[in-house]
Amino acid sequence: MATSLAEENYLKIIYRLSENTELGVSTNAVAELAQTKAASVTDMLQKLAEKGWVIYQKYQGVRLTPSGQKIALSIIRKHRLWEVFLVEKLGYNWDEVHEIAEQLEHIESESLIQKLDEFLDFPDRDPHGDPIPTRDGKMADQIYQPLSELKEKMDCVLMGVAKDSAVFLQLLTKLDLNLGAKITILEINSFDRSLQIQVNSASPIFVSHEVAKNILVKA
Amino acid sequence: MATSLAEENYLKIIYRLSENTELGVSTNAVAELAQTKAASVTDMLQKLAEKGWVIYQKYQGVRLTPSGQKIALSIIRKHRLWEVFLVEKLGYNWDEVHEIAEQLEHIESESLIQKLDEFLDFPDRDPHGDPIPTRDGKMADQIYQPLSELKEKMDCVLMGVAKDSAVFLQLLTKLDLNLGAKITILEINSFDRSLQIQVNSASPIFVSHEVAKNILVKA
DNA sequence: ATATTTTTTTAGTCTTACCTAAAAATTTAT
DNA sequence: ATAAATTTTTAGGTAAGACTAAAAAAATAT
Repeated sequence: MATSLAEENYLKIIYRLSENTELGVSTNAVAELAQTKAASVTDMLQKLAEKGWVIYQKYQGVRLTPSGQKIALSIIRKHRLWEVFLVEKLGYNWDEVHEIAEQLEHIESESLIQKLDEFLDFPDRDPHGDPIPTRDGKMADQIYQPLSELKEKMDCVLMGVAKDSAVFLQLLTKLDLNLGAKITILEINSFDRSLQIQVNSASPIFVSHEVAKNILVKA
Repeated sequence: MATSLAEENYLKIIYRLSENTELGVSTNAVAELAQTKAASVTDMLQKLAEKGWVIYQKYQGVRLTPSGQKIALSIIRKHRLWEVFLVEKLGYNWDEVHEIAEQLEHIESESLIQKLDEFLDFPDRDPHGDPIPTRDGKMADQIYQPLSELKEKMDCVLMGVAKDSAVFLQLLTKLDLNLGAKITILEINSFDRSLQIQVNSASPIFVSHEVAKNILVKA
């Protein structure tokens, strides 16, 4: 069955919100990410349920069916492959590609994605370190952990980010915190959980707990 | 002012229909290309006129204003650049790219098109030999002439096509009539104006007048 | 010059995806 | 356990872009 642009965006949002929890996703949570009103979300959830892409019961939140999940994963696959293209082939920075990929992810063509995948040499991570779902809808786990979970004196390598807003990524870039950066935790401030770290053996810098939470590293 | 997908497609169609004639474009002609009904076209023409992109007077047909033409040319530019990408970088054949480019042409990002143009090394023709409008909205003339206008015994090179439907392009490919093919006109049949031609010095073949009309060559 | 045919427009609906305001259900606080 | 606050749903509307049927204008034929 054909999916409209709006439907695809809803399925993608529901997928994202389902990643953390086993429970149903709330109407309000969807509304916030969709930048729309709760009433509109209720409308759409009913339509998605009729089409068999979500399980929806009034007041009980929503969860994806296998077919809904398959659609969501295919959108995410397209989004992430296009991001690789934009960065690797067109020379964009990692903070510039999200919005363009939001448009490109809705282009409909099986063969296009196959050829793009091949052209990019079958990448398995996007420029933010996120895994790219396979053609048959399997996505590797996020195997990296937030920098905020490490202890003092530990070394690690920056492998990804948990948030891809432009302002956040621009901050990281300014701090020389790019993919592959070597990080040493010098000290964790117990008062506000901010960290003093060393990036690629340069002079120490401070990052807030909020920032550290969104930096994914391999110990 | 922002343009919707539907508006962009109408402007593109009106541009195409204006290329041949100085007069206004008829409602029915637009309806046919837009694969919609005349009543829907009338609706849309009124909206486009309000936005200042076309001059429209009841029963008098429609023509593009400079701003409407600028939008149309930017869509055509995007369409043709994406076609070059699909053929040159992803390995598509020239008969497979039209529909995908119809989707890609609506992606909105100035920087994307600039970077794509650069990545493709600033092509000035698409895979069908059509000129690609420049960034500032100038399009080179179609400098090639239909094969059907040449005389017997003349030699020429295939530089483009005047029609990019998949069936037509597949026929050409089967006859080895690709971009750059060397053609010699052996004989023109005065009864039905069909031609006997030689392609790249192979054994002679016949092509109809209809086919010859849509093959563009450099003498 | 008038009648017929064709083209175009108007009028009234439909669907999608959104909205606001009000009602109902659920959750939280006392 | 009940009251208050919050969340969610329903009801009723709007705009874009399509549709059909009927009316009006223009073009063609007699």
